[in-house]
Amino acid sequence: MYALLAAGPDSTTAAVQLRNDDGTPASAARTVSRAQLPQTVRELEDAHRPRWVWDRAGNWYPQLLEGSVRVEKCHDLALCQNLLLFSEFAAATGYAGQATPLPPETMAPIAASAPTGQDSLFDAPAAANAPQAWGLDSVFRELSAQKLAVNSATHPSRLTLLLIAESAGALVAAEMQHAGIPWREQLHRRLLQDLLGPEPAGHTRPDKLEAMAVELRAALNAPSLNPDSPQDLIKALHRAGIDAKSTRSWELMEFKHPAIEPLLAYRKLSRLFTTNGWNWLEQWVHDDRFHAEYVVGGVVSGRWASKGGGAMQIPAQIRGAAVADPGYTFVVADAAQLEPRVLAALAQDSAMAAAGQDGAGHNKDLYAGIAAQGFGGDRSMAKIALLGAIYGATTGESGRLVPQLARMYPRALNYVEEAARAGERGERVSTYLGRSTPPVSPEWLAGQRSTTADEQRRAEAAARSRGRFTRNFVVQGTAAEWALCWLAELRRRLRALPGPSPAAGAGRAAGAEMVLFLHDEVMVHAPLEQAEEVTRIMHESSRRATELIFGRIPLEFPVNVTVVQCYADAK
DNA sequence: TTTTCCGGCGCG
DNA sequence: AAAGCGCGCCGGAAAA
Repeated sequence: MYALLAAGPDSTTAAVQLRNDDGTPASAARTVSRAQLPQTVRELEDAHRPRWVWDRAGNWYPQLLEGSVRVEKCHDLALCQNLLLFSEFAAATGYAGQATPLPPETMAPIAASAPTGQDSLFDAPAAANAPQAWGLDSVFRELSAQKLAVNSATHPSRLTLLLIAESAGALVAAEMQHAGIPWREQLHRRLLQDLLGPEPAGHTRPDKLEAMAVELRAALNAPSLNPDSPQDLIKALHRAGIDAKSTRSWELMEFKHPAIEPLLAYRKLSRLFTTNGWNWLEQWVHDDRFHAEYVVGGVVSGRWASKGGGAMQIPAQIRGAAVADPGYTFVVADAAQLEPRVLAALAQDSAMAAAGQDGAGHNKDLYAGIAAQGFGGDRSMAKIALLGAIYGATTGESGRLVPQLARMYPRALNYVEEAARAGERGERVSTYLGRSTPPVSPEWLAGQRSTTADEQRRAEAAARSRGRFTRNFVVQGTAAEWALCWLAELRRRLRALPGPSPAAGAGRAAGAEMVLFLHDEVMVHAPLEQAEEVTRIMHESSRRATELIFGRIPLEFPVNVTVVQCYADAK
């Protein structure tokens, strides 16, 4: 059963209609006011558990969540359209000519972050192409076109799974955004006070940061140095006899000079102050919750991105401020060596798979397994080699170790090599479930036909660069699909847990809910008594995700789970 | 003045 | 040890 949802005749109303799986109407279209919508959705959800079909989850779901209404499943037309327009699996279906341009995002961002020029530039073309009214008929037409495309694609079942998982991701993202990460403002302030000193007034540096700047100026004998200016800094470094090409910290660490230590210390503190200091707290944390904003499929590979507050770059330094509510705990899980395992599965490399399983068919540390098979037991060496193979390293330690890996696992290495060669030729590559790279630009292709020696060198560099991108894309993208399926399965199981019991007392607003997702890591905020059950669910969902994508294979995708009160204690 | 780019660094 | 993928955010520098 589908429930189609679209804007009504005017912006204060919404239109809803039930459709059977074959597309025939199961109810008349009704128009309800926006204020009434949550109640209407709740009733339909309870009665039919339909798959909600909407232009994009972000235009509807946050409002429903505000009204305490959750839905089980949806079909996000915008996300699915984006997948189908690019997917090689659907390239021959003629979908591109059938797709209906979607309406723009209409919801205001969660926090009052100033809209940037980038946003308006990004939204403008979509708004210009979108029809004035995106009503139920548009929703139905687009859904039908997408279903047709999937059914006539080269791998219908894979693409179906991908669209379902991506849509589930849209629900998870909105729900996590709604819940927010438990974030203790007072703890964060104490942390800042300890590291930086008291909150500075106006636009001055905090005491300890300024002290570090003073020390640095003295060490460099540069009284007027602005340590935030790279140009200023590199000049001062040269004058002090430090012959660095850049001011990157790993390069500076090579030099022995009394200025290096204060400089690195300044950098570290400065970053904390500017990125996750008092201003950040003010802007993003309210009522002890950090409301992250996720962008599903925001990365070409299908990974999520985030905007505002840097939800996916929370530094270890401040994770101590993320503490579970009283009576609650965090259950934090991360997939162990996800990308290498994905590579082994993609390439069906049984030797590499065997390195990740013990004799009894149980998982073990993949890097350690590979190290035992060919790197004299040196785990870090095996890790560097494997990551180098996935990223396309050619020089350095990583580049030197890759050939050894290629001898051990020709199938796996061949798989990423093929992807790289295809990318260099300007071809597109796809993940296992059918997310494809964007086509190369005409300029890129034209560049490849250069004639002069200089142009040719640049073209070759561009080709190699694209090869590294496509090489990594197949692995990173399929890993993102695994994570998406894991999330979807987690969500399904968490929803089945008993909710907060009224007897538990005041302040118990929520049951177990996901509050953070970080590519291969997920954090659930759960009532203490459900910690064990949630832990079990983490493992179970991982097994199910693997089976959904790859079927039954002789390789597991284990997750490490920790139950902690504070995010800083995870791992 | 405003907008865009870039270096540097946080995360995976 | 430091070069090899994908991002977002910040401040300063360059471009408009």
